Amino acid sequence: MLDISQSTNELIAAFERACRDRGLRLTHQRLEIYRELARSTDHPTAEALYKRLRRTMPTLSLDTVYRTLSTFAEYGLANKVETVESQARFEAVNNRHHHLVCSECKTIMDFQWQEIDTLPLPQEVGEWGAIGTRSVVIHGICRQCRHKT
Amino acid sequence: MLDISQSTNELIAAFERACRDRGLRLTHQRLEIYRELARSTDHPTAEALYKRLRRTMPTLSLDTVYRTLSTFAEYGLANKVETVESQARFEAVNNRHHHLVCSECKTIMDFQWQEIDTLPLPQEVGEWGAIGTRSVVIHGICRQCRHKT
DNA sequence: GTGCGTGCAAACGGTTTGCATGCTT
DNA sequence: AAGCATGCAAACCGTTTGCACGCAC
Repeated sequence: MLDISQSTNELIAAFERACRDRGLRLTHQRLEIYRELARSTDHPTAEALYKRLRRTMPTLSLDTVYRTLSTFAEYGLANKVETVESQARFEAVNNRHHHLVCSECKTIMDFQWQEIDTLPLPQEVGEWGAIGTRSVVIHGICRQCRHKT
Repeated sequence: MLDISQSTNELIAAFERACRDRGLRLTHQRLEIYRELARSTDHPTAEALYKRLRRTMPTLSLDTVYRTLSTFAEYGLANKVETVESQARFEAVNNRHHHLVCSECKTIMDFQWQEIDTLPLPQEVGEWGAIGTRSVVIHGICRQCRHKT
């Protein structure tokens, strides 16, 4: 897994390495899409990324963004976020974290919660199969939405 | 919230009450869709429910299933489950529970985990806004998929 | 009888795909 | 030079919507 909790330069260097390791060609589009995704903290949709990038890359096409994001997801460079909305949201693969979702504005915020990993799981879970990662999603109403009446 | 951890009869009675309370008409389609959803433990898609119900209700239409499920979701009689897949999945509103997702076969299983609600949240979460429910999703590989090589 | 809910068919919108061209390797 | 990645446009597919009829109230 790619650790991007670092400066942007290191981050991009790590991305370039990751591409080479996986035999992925390092194109301008991939680099810029990754850079934009890693810079974003709002778990953008493909379309949101497209709009942001279009300003500096006028020839970029939306389907390249889609194709690139699914390539990233396939190679573990980004994640598709589980959502109830119709548009898929993405995040650069980051340190392990959980999500706070505002029921009003649908914003998704990250947070850390190490304790969750040490809390013993119910027995039935162990019986179900091989356990991978635990992800917590907390639904609530964010400060901004609460105060805006 | 509707508690359906009971016999089917009580469950249906509770559903009928819930419809009346909300001013929703109690149609044959709604009743059968609810019955099938409550009987299903696999978090079916609208299409899956449609196929199952079509056997006994040949005139049922897929868009009625969609419309009914979103009515249920709107009135708190069912939930749309957060997923990374393209088709939406649903569950009858049940006691609070969490999800085990198999990365291979995409099956979703429910499990209980009361302890999670008493585990103190990180401070930053409290600062974010008003907290609602905590939902855990554990990704892993279920027994069947592990043994099938 | 009133008007909400259903069935049908057509529209919609996000995402994917086929194909010719371009750019990384 | 070889072939993967991109851009364009068209197809795809899950879901939604407009309309007329039917059924719960």
